[in-house]
Amino acid sequence: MELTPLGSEFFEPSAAVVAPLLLGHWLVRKTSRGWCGGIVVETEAYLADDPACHGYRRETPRNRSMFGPPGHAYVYFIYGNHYCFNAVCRSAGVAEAVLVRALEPALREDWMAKRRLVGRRVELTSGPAKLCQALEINRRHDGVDLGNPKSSVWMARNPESESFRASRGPVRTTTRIGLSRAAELPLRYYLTGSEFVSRRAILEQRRQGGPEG
DNA sequence: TAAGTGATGCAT
DNA sequence: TGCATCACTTAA
Repeated sequence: MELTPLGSEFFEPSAAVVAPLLLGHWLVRKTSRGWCGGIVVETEAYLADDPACHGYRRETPRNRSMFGPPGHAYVYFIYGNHYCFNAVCRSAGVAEAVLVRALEPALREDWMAKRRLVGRRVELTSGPAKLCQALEINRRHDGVDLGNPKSSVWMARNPESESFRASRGPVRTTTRIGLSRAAELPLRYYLTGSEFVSRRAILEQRRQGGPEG
């Protein structure tokens, strides 16, 4: 299957627009040993006027790439252990991004399993820090161009995204996870039919109710 | 349910 | 400086 990158124009709109559109497309990691990747099944949007967004207050060394051009990576380190991967949206100077929260392993799942010492397939990439560990994404990837297939990390248009989404749909829109500020905004999106969404999403689906159960 | 882990941000 | 907070994961 031929994969073409998602250009910067894809990431130019608000993160609230881009986040649901990203479902069904590819996150690709190029290593010295070859390519590894998965298909996005859960995202969250962080907006310029959103108190939960890392770029809400001002530009710092940590969040600098959020203020850069669209279609680049923003990777941050959190809780002393973990990395999270975001795709930057909006023009340079406007800090918005889409957090990729879960993937379906699709390419070289065996490599992901070597980095993730877990028993079950669904634990490979069903969380924002899990997928970074599985794909070996870290602070070194902060700021890389996601629209260039030569980048160590990039994002690809899935020519089969429509059928993928149809088979995993519908998309559910609900509140984001782990926030104390702006926790009520409905800016998380996931494919309800995917077994690779985050643990929280699985529980929501099992209850078939709201985020509070 | 809580510990672990370290950078960040805001109050001294 | 100090201390609370934090877009998480794992082991109970």
